[in-house]
Amino acid sequence: MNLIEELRWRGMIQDIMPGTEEQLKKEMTSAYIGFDPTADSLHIGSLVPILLLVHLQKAGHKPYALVGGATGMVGDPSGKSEERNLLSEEVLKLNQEGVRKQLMKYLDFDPAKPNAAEMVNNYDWFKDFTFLNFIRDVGKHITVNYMMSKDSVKKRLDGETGMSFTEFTYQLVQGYDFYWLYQNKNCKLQMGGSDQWGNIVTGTELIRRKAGGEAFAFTCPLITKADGSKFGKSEKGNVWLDITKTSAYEFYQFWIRASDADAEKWIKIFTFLDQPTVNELLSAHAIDPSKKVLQKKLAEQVTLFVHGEAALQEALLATEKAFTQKEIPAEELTLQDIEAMQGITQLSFSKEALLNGIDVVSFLAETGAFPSKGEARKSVQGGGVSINRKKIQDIQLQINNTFLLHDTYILVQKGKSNHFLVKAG
RNA sequence: GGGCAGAUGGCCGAGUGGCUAAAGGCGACAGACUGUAAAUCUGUUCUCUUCGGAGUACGGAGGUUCGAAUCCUUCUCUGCCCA
Repeated sequence: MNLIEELRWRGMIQDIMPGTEEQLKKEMTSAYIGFDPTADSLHIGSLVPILLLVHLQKAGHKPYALVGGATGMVGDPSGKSEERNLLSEEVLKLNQEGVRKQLMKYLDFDPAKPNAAEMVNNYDWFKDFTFLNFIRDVGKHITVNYMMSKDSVKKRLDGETGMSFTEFTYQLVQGYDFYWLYQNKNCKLQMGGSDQWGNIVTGTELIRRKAGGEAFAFTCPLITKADGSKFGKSEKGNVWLDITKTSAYEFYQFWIRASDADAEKWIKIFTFLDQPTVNELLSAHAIDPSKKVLQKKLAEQVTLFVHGEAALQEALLATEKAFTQKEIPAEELTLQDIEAMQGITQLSFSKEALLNGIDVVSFLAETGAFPSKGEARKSVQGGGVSINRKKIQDIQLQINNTFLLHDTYILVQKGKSNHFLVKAG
């Protein structure tokens, strides 16, 4: 199965330019995807582009990861009223380094290989490019009419917010990236999310008009959730690829909570399982969805890919202790059981304060499980808090050292799936 | 430069002098049901709180008034039209 066929059955192709498949069959092809260095870590939203590059490399082609140092400096002004994240050069450098380190884990950068992955930064070719040169050398080739016909532009033109010149120019800037890579790195293919299609096509157009060359592209559908909510967020916010930002346990939990509809699509996109295996899983899941075979496999595979075997085991163990064995009364948990819950949020509290006893509400607020007493109180009153696996009914409840498991820990649950481990010391 | 319209809570959007911490929707969080699913129903959703309240808030600043998101002045920003 060639790359395009592979990606197609996985549901990872939205738009594709004619001739792309032939080009990939013809020769080892260099292709690139852009990443925005808006943070020092990538999050799971970037997992799809990463996977595209990995698939590409597996198929024997050469991946380029472009870090948007230049575009990151301009910032994407489309988010209205948001403070424009004009990142300083310093922060940008830091972020690029973080992103680079992560990409190293997933792609093969070994320069001995002909299709070794490479990283480039568009700041390198934009920093000395003057405005005047840009409009003469690049702007000249693309008509405003052409740029205005893009959906993204039309939408903004019809909308209420209007659009700044910077935003309008964006597709040209990005298009030039493609042109530059085409000229300097023989890069003939660009991939990306389907929202990038317009920008990508501008790039191929620029290559055609300015260099008389032919370039290709395809895009991947944007990952959505069946219920329409935003992909990639958990209760705690972004799900990062950096294990110090999102623990292996939390990462695993994100996937295990996928709805059936989402899991069916995601198993193809986010894992490397082959078609027969996936089909087996799908039918097994259809027979008894309550076993959640899909979600389990998905969580397992993605955690393994992103964090490795050891982290996966840790996540599995913590999940087992926190969920599978949730019928076991907290008092019967061994010290090992409790300490196996690595990755769930750990909080600490003064042991002395417990000797005197403290009311639940203050306890919950002071440990940090809740941001304020008011919120803790509301949640307790709404029946949303459990301590040592017993739901709190009484708002007056005093917490004291008799609550300590093994003289050290108190288990706090906020809702069904948010676990905290409070350590007294 | 001239004219018009507009700026409300995370978002959308009602509200034109007191009954407004501000309808409704979306989103988010929690409860019930369940499979750590979906759908549905219920509650919460500015901050703090000794749960009695208190403090901030309707683009910014000033003013009128006993009292302003609502009226006036001015500034800023946005969109549209004319030059």
